[in-house]
Amino acid sequence: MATSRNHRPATRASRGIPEATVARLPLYLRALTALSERSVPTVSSEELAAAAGVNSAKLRKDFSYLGSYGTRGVGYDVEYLVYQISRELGLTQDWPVVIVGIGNLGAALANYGGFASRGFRVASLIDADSALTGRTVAGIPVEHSDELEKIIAENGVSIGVIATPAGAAQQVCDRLVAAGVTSILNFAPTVLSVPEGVDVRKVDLSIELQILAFHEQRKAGEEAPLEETAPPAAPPAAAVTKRPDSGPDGDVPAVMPA
Amino acid sequence: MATSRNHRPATRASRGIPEATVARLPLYLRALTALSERSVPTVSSEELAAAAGVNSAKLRKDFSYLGSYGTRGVGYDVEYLVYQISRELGLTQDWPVVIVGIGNLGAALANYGGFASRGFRVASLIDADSALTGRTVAGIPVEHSDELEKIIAENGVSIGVIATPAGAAQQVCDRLVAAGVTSILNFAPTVLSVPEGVDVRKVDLSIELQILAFHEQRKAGEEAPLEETAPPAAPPAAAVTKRPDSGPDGDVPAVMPA
DNA sequence: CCATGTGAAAGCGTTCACAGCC
DNA sequence: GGCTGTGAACGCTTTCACATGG
Repeated sequence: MATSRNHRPATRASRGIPEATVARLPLYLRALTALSERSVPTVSSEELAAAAGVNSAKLRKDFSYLGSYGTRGVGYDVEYLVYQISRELGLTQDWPVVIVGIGNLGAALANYGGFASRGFRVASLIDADSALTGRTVAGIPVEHSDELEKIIAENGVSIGVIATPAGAAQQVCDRLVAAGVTSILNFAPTVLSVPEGVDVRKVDLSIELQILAFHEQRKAGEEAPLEETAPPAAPPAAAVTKRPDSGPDGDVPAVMPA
Repeated sequence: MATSRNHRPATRASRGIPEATVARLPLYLRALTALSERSVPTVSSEELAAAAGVNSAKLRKDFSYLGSYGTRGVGYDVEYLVYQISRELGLTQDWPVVIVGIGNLGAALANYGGFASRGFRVASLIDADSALTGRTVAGIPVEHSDELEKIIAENGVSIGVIATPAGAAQQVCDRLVAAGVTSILNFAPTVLSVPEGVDVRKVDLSIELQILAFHEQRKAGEEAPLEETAPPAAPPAAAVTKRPDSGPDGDVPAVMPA
């Protein structure tokens, strides 16, 4: 999801296609591309759903927002669907992007083959460190961040990827937006604030791990008692009501009653 | 979201805490940690919500699932909340993780400071390329994938990160699971299939960009007519009904009426 | 008074189950 | 007969608005 208070009015997804569906279209597209490469002519919703890791009812519902592109009793024409979904996602256009921050992550992104094959063209790699300037990563020269505005203007870039350290992210974001970028993919662990009309999506490496840890804890906590590490910090003051179900124990020792 | 047909029964979130709330706890935790470092003693739901990029009603509702940890008329005690959320997420425990696939992305993950500071300890970096074996990345030695099972057993690893090319991902996943890993964070662009009881979360770099492109296209399409690149592929055969609203035009030229 | 905590209402997303069409 | 397309039911999530309590 987008990070800031802007984004679209939240209600009513773009062009009538629900946001949840949009988020799955790339998944379907990948599965379809694989089928296409194996020259499979048609798929049923059941098969395609399995390949994409969703259930078939959801897939059919998703496709129904795009139009009636299947054939009853038969399934979907693979090539045709590939085209329709690509078009819907805007991948039949060319999207020049810039990647700002060429550390390991920026380099990984530059090397990632999944971009080029989907209409994304890395117009430039940008870093503030002049030691990197002039080098090439994945065949693309790294340019200095002084050139940022120029690069964006000359290439008509509207999508920017931020892979800088957290401290630099907002500043980079501001410059990108001022230069005309209206969509930002943010890998820095910060909440970016952007003006109305600019979309921000966030990918946070550690958040995903934390969510896994939560579930992992539950699995373990169900049988093994397993003690916590440090004793708790100081609670605030008064009523610490803690919910009815006090889980697998491990609650704080209820300290300092005002 | 998790990728495979397994995961929990979907309905009824873990321990009564809704999944959507769990996904936001790391966000709150980060904002709270920042406040804590600035020695701020208390926050209101309004302030904290702004820092985390959500609205205050949502935040209060989220916290209400954890317990009544605030003080009416005052707000929340920062230190106390940090502890409560950490505990809820299981971050007061030590979580050894392995990262498999030490390319640019794996290296970026190994270098990512956000892990260590949140209870995650990279027990080992694993790669199939013996040329890497023995080197260290972020101070952690890279070990050969032959050792995978041994490493997992010896370190009690239950969380694995897959940063290999797509082709190797399922195989690596199978070995991780067989060795006892029950939570997997997958960066490879593949749908992993895992047995019941194993959680998979996916981070897909190109999917995020594609979602941005979708919205970007809409912004542009609203005013500029803007022509598409290639003419469409062959449609299937019969009824191509296309929905009532035919968007900003740009539909396929309605070909080949059987 | 002020900000939390929470029922109740509204909005989305998913699933069901079957009508419709090939 | 088989598979798509879709209304209707259901459940989860968000938002509202206010009672509650420091």
